[in-house]
Amino acid sequence: MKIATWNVNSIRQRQNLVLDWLKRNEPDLLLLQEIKCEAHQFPTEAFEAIGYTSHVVGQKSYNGVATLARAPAEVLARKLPGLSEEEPPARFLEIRTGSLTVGNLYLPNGNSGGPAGFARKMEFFDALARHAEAMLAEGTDFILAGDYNVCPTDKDLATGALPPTDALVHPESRAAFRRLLWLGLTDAVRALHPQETIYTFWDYQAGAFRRDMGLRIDHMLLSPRIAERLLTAEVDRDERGMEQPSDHVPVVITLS
DNA sequence: ATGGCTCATGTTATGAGA
Repeated sequence: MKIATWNVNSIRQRQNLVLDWLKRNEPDLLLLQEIKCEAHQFPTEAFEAIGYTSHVVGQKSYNGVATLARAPAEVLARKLPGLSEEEPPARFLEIRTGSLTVGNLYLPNGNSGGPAGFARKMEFFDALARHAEAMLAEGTDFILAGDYNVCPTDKDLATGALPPTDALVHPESRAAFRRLLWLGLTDAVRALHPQETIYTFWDYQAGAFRRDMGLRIDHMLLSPRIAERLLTAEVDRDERGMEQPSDHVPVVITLS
């Protein structure tokens, strides 16, 4: 089984790139973040034509997540359980396919909106951890994947790529990510590549990709029984060199 | 030099992204 996650920074700008990538890689599931459109604007038919059903949580202008699946899937949640907001932004979608539950998430960046903006990032993390605890308690096999907007350690960003005060490297952000690891979840890429320099994002500005000034902020976290099935975990770095690319690249795992 | 780029928006500037 092959599962991928990709922050595409507007699906309407990236539709052909994503279609080409799907044809070449043929994952069973593709989790998209930052689709930046409402559900009715999502190119459902184009993906259906190559065998993928789209499950979409969208909103105008910002955010938005979608999960594409080749096999039948049931939508379990369209927002993160436990978040207090009445009209939450489109940042979470959970589906189940077979016996596997897959949460697709786009965590708030946390740099904008002042202290309140950073607090929303922490609230999202807290709700995510409690959701993971609940699923572990009931023995669910799951993956929580997407754009976490956290560089977990200093190894996960190029020197000087971010100011030390940035929300992506803030000690509270990193502690919140570690809390998920201490619950027993496995960071798939790090589990198989503990020492490598690996990035999933390069800014559009200042020749960041050319200079390899990247960040590793897109992650796939696996529950224990899924981690035992982990065969490969790779980042498709080449996708950043395409014409009009997203600033993020796909992260891909395979399971036995 | 907290932005050098890219995105969406009834736009011709602004906010968000990370």
